[in-house]
Order: sequence, then C-alpha cells, then structure tokens
Amino acid sequence: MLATLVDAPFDDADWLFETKWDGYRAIAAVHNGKVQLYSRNEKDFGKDYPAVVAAVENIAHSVVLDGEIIVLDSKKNSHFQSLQNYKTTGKGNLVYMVFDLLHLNGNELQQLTLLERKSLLKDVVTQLGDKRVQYSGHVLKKGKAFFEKARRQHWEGMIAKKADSPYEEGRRSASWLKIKVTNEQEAIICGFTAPRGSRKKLGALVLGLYDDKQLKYIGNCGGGLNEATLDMLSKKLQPLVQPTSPFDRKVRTNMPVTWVKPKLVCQVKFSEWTGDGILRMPVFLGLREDKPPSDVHPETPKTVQTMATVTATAEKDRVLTLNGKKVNLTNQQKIYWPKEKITKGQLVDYYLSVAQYILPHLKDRPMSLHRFPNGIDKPSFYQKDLDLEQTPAWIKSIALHAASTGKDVDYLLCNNEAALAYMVNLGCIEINPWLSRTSKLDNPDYVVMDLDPENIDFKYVVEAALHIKAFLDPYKITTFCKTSGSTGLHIYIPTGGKHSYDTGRLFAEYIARQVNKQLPKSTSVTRAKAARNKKVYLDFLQNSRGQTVAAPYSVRPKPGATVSMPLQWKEVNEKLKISDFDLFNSQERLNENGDIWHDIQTTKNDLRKFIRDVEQSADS
DNA sequence: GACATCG
DNA sequence: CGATGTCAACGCGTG
DNA sequence: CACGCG
Ligand SMILES: [Mn+2]
Ligand SMILES: [Mn+2]
Repeated sequence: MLATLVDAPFDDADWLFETKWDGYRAIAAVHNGKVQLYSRNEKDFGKDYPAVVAAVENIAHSVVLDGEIIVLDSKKNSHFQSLQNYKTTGKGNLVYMVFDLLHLNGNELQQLTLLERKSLLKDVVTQLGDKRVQYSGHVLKKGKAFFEKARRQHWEGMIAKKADSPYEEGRRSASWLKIKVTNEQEAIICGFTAPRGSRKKLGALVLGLYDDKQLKYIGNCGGGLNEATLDMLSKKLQPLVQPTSPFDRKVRTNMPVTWVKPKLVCQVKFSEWTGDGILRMPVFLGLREDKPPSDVHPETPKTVQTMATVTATAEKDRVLTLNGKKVNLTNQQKIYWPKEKITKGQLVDYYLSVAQYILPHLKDRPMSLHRFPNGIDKPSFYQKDLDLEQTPAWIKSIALHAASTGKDVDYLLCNNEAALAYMVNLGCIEINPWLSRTSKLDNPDYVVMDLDPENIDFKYVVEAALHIKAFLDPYKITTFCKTSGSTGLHIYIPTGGKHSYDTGRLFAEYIARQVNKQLPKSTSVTRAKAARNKKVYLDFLQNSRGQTVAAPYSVRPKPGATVSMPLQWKEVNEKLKISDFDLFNSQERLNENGDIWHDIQTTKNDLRKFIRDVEQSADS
C-alpha cells in the first residue's frame, strides 16, 4: 500500500496521522522463526539488515509486518542519509519501525480496519520487547497540529491514514496520504559538469526524470555533495559515461556536460518547481538504489483531490479561464460522493488534470449528458438536447435528427477543457461520447463489446474478455480493453470508420454469439435480465447511432469514484479489480504511462477476412 | 443546474 | 426577496 | 404498441 502525495494538512475525525519515517520501506514475513525481509520491489533486504532479521526472528507468532527500516537519532528523528551511512559504516541506531500488520497466525487481516490492525500490531511489538523493532504510533483527528510538530522536528513529513481503511496490497491509495514538510523528488542522474575551484571529480549533477515516457531535464544539482559523496558518485558514474546526451531535446546548461547513461537514481530536496519545470535550489540527499530509473516520474503534490484542498478551496463558486473562455463553476463544495466525501470541485479538478488524455477521445463526438446535480445517491437524468438559449455561445454543438421522436437534437461537442469543465459543472460525473464523429456520423470508429456481469464473479468477465481477444487474434485484429469503471469490461475494436453502425453491430453480435458458444455456462447474449442471471452479458447492442459507452478515463457515479481505465492486455487477469482505478490514483498512472489508448484512432485493422467469416455464418 | 413563477 | 415547481433521451429487441 | 434494457 502506497501513499498519495498531497499538499496540505487537515483535521478530520475519520483520519489518523503518523510520522513519515525516512528510510527503506520493508515487508517482513515471519513464519516458524524463519524471516523474509524485502523491499516493495521484492528485493531481498535480509543480507543488508541482518540486525532487523535477528530482531523479528524472535516474534512468537506467524506475522507479516509492514514498516520502514530507519536509523533513529537521539531526538527520535530519522534521516535517509543516516541509513546510507549505516550501510557503509555499520554505525547508527538501526530500527525497523512498523506501522501495519497484514497476517497474524494464519489469519488475513487486510480487511480489518487500520485501527484494529494497529492495535494487534502494538501487542505483537510490545510482547517482542526489542528496541530494534518499534511501533509507529499516531494521533487521531488533529492533522494540522501534527504537521506543525513535523515541521518543528524537521521530519520529512507525515502520513494521513483513513482510520477504518483496509490494507490495499501494492496499490497507491486514497486512504493513505503523504504530506511533506519539504519537497523531495527522485531524479535520474543524466550527466555531470566539470569541477570548479577546490572541488574534485565533478561539479554538479545533471538531473532528469520521465514525464509522459519522455526523459526530461529538471536541472543541475550541486548542493549536498561532500568530498566522500563526490568520490562515490564519480566511481559509479565513470562506467556510465557516453558521448551523447540521453535527452531527446537539447538542454541549456551553463557548463559543458559529461553525459552518462540514465541509470542511477538519486533523491533530492528542493524549494520549489520553477515555471518551466526546473528544480529550484536542489540538494542531493542520496542514491536510491532500490528504484529503477523507469519508475522516476514527477511527484507533483496532488493539490486538487484531497481533503486538504476541500478546506483550502472552501469557496462556493469558482471562475476558471480555460481556452480563453470564462467558465463559471458553481457549488464547488457540494458533496457528490457522500461516503467518500468527494466534492464537485474535486471532480472538476480530476477532469482538468486528465484533460490532455481524455479530450482526444471526445473530440467531435456528440455527447449524451448523464447529469447528477445532487450527487451519486440522488436522482439523475439524461440530457441530449441543449437549450442553446441558455448555453454559452462558445459551446460547440451539432443538430442531429432523432428517428424515434422525429425531433432535432442539439448535441454538445466536448472539444476542449472549457467545454469539459462546463459539462462537469452541469453535474456530468460520467462522460458518454458517441462511437462516431461529426465527420462521419453513421460510421463508428470502433465496434464495442460491453461485458456486463449479472450476479457473477468478475473473474468470468475477465475470462470472457480473453476469449474475445483469442477469437480475434488469429485475424490479426488489434483490440483495446478497459475497465468500465462500473462492473464490467469494455473491448474496443477499431474499424477505421469503414463500416456503418448496422454492420458493426452485426460484427459484434457474431463475436458475442461465437464466444457464447465457447462459454455457454458463464455468458449470455440475451438482454432480458431473467435470462442472464449469474452470467456475463455480452452486450453488442451499444453499437448503434445515438448509443454511448463511458469514455476512457471517465469517472463513474459509483462508490469509490471509480474510473474507466484503459488496460494492457496483460493486466486483464485474475488480479484485476474495478476498484483498482479511481479519481485519486488515475492521474498518477497517466503521468507514468501516458495514454495507452493513444493509438486507438490510428490503428488500422484489416477486417476483410473477418467479414468473410461473418457473411458465411449469416448465409448458413 | 437553470430558469420561470408564486407568495 | 426566497421558496417552489418544472424540465432535462434514445435505439433496439421482444411479446 | 408498450415495455425492458443500457
Ligand atoms: Mn457495461
Ligand atoms: Mn451494457
């Protein structure tokens, strides 16, 4: 379980607050006196910290502990530097500071509340009675005061945890928030400058990180480098020297640079980011040998999606200037998710933060508005027809004829941030675009298979999805899968706009019926609910003009503020859960991986062979 | 959520 | 003035 | 044509 970085402390009775210890995160599994100690990348720590192993060995139970390996100074502070020092010199008060208990004597505890788990953990630690294993305490509710203490003590920061939260394995969670006193950032060493004056070996480190998959220059760091550190860095960097810059773009450094392969990761602290994304006053803190360079991304404080900002942005209304238009945002503090206490303002912030990724999937597509003006637990309604009288003039729309009512409908087009924010302000929690665009309204860009489980375990949805992929793979047809964010999965099959809705629907029906033949027990192609109880409904009927599917990266009006998340096919497995992706953790995935559905519009599938088989089956 | 109408 | 009321989809399949 | 369904 990882913490989400936020930017300000808060008081809340549902939360508890712990010291943020500065060392290496480590899991210890103790079973029959045997100990496994490892990092969150499953790197074995046992050999590096035999003292910790020796201490936890004496625990008289079978346990799995979560904690941080640190060096405590006389003031009970931890510094990453001291731990580095311990590794080379063996000096310092090494402590395994534990804060969670996952298993106890064969019982899985993940589903207990945090407070229940910590209470059991405290008993285990007390019973052990070894100074090398300590229990990380907490304060309840008063986060602001605790943050002041963190500042005075020069801690790295504090962790806010939801008191009733379960333990979420391996995931970054909205129930654990990291609030830092100083800014820190992992960075990749990409080169170094020549030494000046009395300094030896090297002058400053040239740092970079991966932003949207691109290696980006983030500044030079000359602070925090003493003679021993310079010596160590120089030794490690020499073998990595290369003639050319690892950056795609030319970087402006004042000094000539010796470039190195971007392999070595370090931790720096800094005062702030400059406007053009450069670290101001960075100070080197140490190497992060536990981190692969590909994992180094901007750790931007999540100013927006937190308890913290709700109080900070406590104003009722906001006016944002987006795309040169003033967008009035009303009732920003209104609660849209009562249980999660997520506000309308947070929803706006989410969509603006992922706008660059979601907008390409919305451009020129008529929108079905599904409005929840009073949150997810109150009545909602659909709206397709805009009242152009009361719509800002800068909102683009298109008038389209509805066959069933014989009326013309003015559909909203969501082509920029301003329109997106406007939609959300109307109470649109989810974003429902057509499958076709204004340039070719009767030809969808993709055929969609909508997999809806009806009282059946999600693993059968995964199974059905993999069967659909396996069925299409032999035709060399590229398919894209995402969570629906509600209960099922969506599979998109790009058609290059070469076929009508009617044809696309026939494709989808053919696929659905074939897969239903393979999995008759667990799937159904019948829309009537009674006929598909305890089955996965292979819904092919969304492939029609005017019908919609929740867009990629759309939030859903569901508990947990889940998000429809594009997946790699290898992620479509037994571990996948709908709840893996929500309004809090989706941006981070996007910042790291970019839009993995970016290519869906340009993917060219040759469907000729497939069409032959569909026609053949229609004949017989 | 936005607007019209009522008391 | 605030309180209250009104309105905000559509296509497909089945019986 | 009304209704269920998403
Ligand atoms: Mn669905
Ligand atoms: Mn469906």
